[in-house]
Amino acid sequence: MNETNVKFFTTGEFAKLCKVNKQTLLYYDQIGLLSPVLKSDKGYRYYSIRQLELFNMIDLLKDLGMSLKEIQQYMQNKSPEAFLSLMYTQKEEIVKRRLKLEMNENIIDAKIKLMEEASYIDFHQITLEHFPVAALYLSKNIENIADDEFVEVVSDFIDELYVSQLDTGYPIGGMTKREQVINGEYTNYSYLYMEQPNPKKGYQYFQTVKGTFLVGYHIGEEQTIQNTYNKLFSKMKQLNFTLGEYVFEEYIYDMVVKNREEHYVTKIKIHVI
Amino acid sequence: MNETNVKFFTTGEFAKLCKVNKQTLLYYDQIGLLSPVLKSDKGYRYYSIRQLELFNMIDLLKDLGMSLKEIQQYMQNKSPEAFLSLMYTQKEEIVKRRLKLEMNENIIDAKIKLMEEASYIDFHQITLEHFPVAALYLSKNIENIADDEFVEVVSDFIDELYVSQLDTGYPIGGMTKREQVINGEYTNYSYLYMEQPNPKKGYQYFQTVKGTFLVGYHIGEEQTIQNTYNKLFSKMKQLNFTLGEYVFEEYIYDMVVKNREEHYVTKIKIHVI
DNA sequence: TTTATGGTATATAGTAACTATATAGTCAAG
DNA sequence: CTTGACTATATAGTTACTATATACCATAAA
Repeated sequence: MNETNVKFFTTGEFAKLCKVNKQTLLYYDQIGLLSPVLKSDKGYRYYSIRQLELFNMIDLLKDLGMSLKEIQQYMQNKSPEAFLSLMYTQKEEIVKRRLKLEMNENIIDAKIKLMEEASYIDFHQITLEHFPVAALYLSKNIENIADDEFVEVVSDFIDELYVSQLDTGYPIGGMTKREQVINGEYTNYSYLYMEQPNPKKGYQYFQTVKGTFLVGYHIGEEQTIQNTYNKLFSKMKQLNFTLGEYVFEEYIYDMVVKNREEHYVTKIKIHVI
Repeated sequence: MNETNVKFFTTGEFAKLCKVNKQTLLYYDQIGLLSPVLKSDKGYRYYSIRQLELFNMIDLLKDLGMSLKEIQQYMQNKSPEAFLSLMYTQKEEIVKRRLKLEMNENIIDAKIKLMEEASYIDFHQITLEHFPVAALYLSKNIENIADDEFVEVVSDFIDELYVSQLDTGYPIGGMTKREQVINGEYTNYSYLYMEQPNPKKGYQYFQTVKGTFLVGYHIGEEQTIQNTYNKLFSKMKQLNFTLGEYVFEEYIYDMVVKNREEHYVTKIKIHVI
């Protein structure tokens, strides 16, 4: 134990403790956010271990989105009361962030699941599948909608997904009514939707019917989807089925995973009876 | 439904959908990260709703710490396989972040609890208190240590707290053995420690004895702590107690909440028998 | 048809929070 | 007394925006 009783760290040592670049500490000293307790006559900086706790607090606040300026403002008016009120607001912030992170984790899980499933699919096969009910969060009706109204509706829909945290990572799908399909207006969707595998309570969802669906895949641009629909309908007749209430379209491979539109894949699910 | 079948968003509309500044989209176009599907002869940009899903993915990856350059590199070599492997690594990243966030939340909760408790304390009162056992994560022994060794030990200690996620938000305390205290070497600590209110399994902790402690508070710089110790010892004798095995020192108010060293408060807990 | 209003464009400069580089001084060990 | 590893200041560069200035375009009302 030496006489001074206090032990100091050089900038390099302290940077290691803080797990940051030495320059960052110089920068913090420069802007007056965190200056060493001691500076030798040669200009050497010396930090104390207590300053590590200060650095850690600065780092935590920074992580939670506060700017160095805001942190500095707090530091200039420090008090136990100010600290407590800061902690209360940061507690709220951290809860918000946790919820967002949890949502993002769910989204990634969903993307993984969907992409893994996709890898087992033969896109040239048309199959009959039985689906259980599913909850879809719907946009407003967009049948025969004008361009500017479409922009409006989509904005609202995306906004609702955002504020209500209903983005599940599933693709935005298009749902077309029987009438439109019969008229060959395959992309005159009635609604956009996003599937909700674990529907949150307190919101209204469209419940898809439990039943038989004819499932096929369209490879390429949306313009040529007619061909795939034709194939599906002839298959449907061949199997002695008739068109049900709705047709569902979802991207399986889109611009997130493919460079060229010719390689996009759209899943088409036709409800049949 | 108009003939083109595809609806577009202007830069402003799309920016709103993406919840970003319009300039950000121009910037992304400039660096070639996300360009509009269509550009009119007058230079007007038009985005499609499918590009929103691309933007959202970019945004998510950015949130998880990827640089725009890294994201762009992925985008240039897109494929379902590349996407899946990206998602796997991002899943790991998000788990890491969740753990860190949860730790930070615990730290903030601890800070709030400690600061609220502190606000009810009369720092001029010396009290006898009964404490249950508590788990302390200890540094290596630092009795009579030299300056450079101290730096080493502290580095290791801080590093262990970091890698083992044992930072609980409690202050770093100093624990002094009976012998040192008797010699008046109050700050010749034997160990540094951090209390673990919910000790993680798989690590070694020091268990404090359950028993009676004389508790007092030192206001001001560490240099003058002698005075407070003297008061505590005379009180101890007055109450017919003798010094136990260890004395514990913890900052209650430090440079995180007070500007001037004269206002720092150190809690002193003397084990007595 | 004109004009007002609000949108779009490019180009450029500024910002936050580092981060790197160049040059020079300092310290401690052998 | 030198060597190698450190420290310092000063300055420029980086990332991902963000703001500003200036000019062009589009639609709707007067």
